[in-house]
Amino acid sequence: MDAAFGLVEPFTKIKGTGEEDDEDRVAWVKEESSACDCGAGVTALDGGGDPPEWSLPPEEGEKQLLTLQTVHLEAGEDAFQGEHQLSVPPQNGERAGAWDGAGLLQPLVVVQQGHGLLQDLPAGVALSVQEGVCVFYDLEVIQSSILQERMQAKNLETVFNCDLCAFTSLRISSLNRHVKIHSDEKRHVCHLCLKAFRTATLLRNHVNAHTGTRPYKCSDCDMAFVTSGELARHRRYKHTLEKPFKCSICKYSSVEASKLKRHIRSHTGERPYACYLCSYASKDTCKLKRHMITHSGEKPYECYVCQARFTQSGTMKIHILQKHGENVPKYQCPHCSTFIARKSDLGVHLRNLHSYMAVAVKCSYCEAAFHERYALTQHKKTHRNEKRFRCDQCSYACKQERCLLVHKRTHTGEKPFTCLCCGKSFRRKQLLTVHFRKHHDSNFKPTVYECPKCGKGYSRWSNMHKHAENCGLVRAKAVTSRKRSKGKKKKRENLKHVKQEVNLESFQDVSTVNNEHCASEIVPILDGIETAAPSEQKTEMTCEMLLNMMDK
DNA sequence: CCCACGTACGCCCTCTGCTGGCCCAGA
DNA sequence: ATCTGGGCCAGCAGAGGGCGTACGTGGG
Repeated sequence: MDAAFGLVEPFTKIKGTGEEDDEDRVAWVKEESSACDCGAGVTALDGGGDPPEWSLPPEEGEKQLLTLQTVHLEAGEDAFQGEHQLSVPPQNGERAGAWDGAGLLQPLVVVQQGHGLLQDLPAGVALSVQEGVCVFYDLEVIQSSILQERMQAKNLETVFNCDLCAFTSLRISSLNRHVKIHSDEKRHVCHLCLKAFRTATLLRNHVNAHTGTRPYKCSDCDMAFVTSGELARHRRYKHTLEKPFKCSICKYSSVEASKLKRHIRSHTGERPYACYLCSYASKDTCKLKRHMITHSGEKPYECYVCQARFTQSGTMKIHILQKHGENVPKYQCPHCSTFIARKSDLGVHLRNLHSYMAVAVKCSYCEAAFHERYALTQHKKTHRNEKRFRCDQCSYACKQERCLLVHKRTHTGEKPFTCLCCGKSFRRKQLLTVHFRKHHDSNFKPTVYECPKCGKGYSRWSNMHKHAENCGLVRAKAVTSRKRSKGKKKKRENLKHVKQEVNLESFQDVSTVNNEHCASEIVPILDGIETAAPSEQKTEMTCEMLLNMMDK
């Protein structure tokens, strides 16, 4: 076993062996011909159908032995060839495929519960094979009895048996020590925590953990450990990078057997740890524990900067990096110039915008078609400033058909919107609305833009802005584009301070509002504080919005 | 008795990727 | 005003690394 661990690329399998095998076996599977007439029940599960089965034919009373151990194999070497090959030729009607194909990373031998010699044994470690799940049995139990029989048969040596379990040893001292595990006797008590142990060694290690005594120091780093086993494991993780436990299904390998066991659950889908509050089940206890936080609502992780709380440390870490960090890395899309804060969101971006669509999507403005959404949206932008709608009676052109319809009324003289109160007609619905409010609605109170300094009111923001500049109170701040800002709502709230409800006789010629003013911000300077501008009012007065109102 | 070694379980952590709600810019 | 697309963001789970500890056994 040790020798096998020291090799470069061992992997775990069960080896068959005859009596001539080496002595460094880890576990033995005894064939009990009395238990099953068909011989040893060594069964491999196949991906489909019934599992193939083969037997270990007894040879003149010899016992067939199986051992689970790590074995070094060169790439391409058949794991079941050579001196230690388990001689298990397919029986009548049995399938040999799984066995013949057993090379490196190939299926392990599977011992199926209820078959052959193992039918009465408790199930042990669950492992997986290429196309199925293996169930290994308590090989230690099997080992002891078969070892005992072997020894007795050969009269090699006296074997000491435990009366309470199947333990067998060649040494009486080992048996004596072993027998103690069947009692609760723990004579070695820690003077620091009163915890009791069976052996002095266990107590010493325990006390060393208390005192921080770590006799086993790593020669390659500053780490030190209580036991040599810890040191050995540490060295594998950090220095030798030796990973003796290799998955038979994929290329995963691990330092510890328990990690391989955990990994194999990702192949088998086994989820032994079920949540008692919902249907979730986890592959290991740690995940279940983390999951339970979702039921308690607990947020154990707090941002030290803004005190925001999070359910997982990783989430908090990303928050701190992106909200409070400097030089936060961004991920640039390889297909466009977009920068995205998170790698996972870049994945979403790539899926949504740059993935190939089997059915090409046509542009709604022309005949062009695209298999990529991003290309389509970019193409559509080329239509953005096109004035595709032209008046056939003058040089007027516009981007939207509805604008052209309104324009044409100037040629036809059509005024389809008539006031029900006085009979006056208008080309645009908006004009009718303004007329009705001004002349027939006594409850109407129009919005007023008031100069923050002198209080003078204006019906239009642009006029107030012009006045305010002369008033010396404000300065115009050009804005080239509409910027995304989380302060947008606050700006809107500030706007309400400027707006006052005053009866004014304005709202004439609203369609002539200058759009250039919509692209500027007015920033009153009050006590050194820049107040947000009434941007909403600017956009309220755009031509496009008026036309929208007409449509309604 | 002691040590080395292997096994087993647990804990904590990180990295990763998916999901859905939120928000904003643009149509 | 409304809708929609897309980035931002927190929640959440999968997978794995590394270590702590207890325990059993073989062998010197």
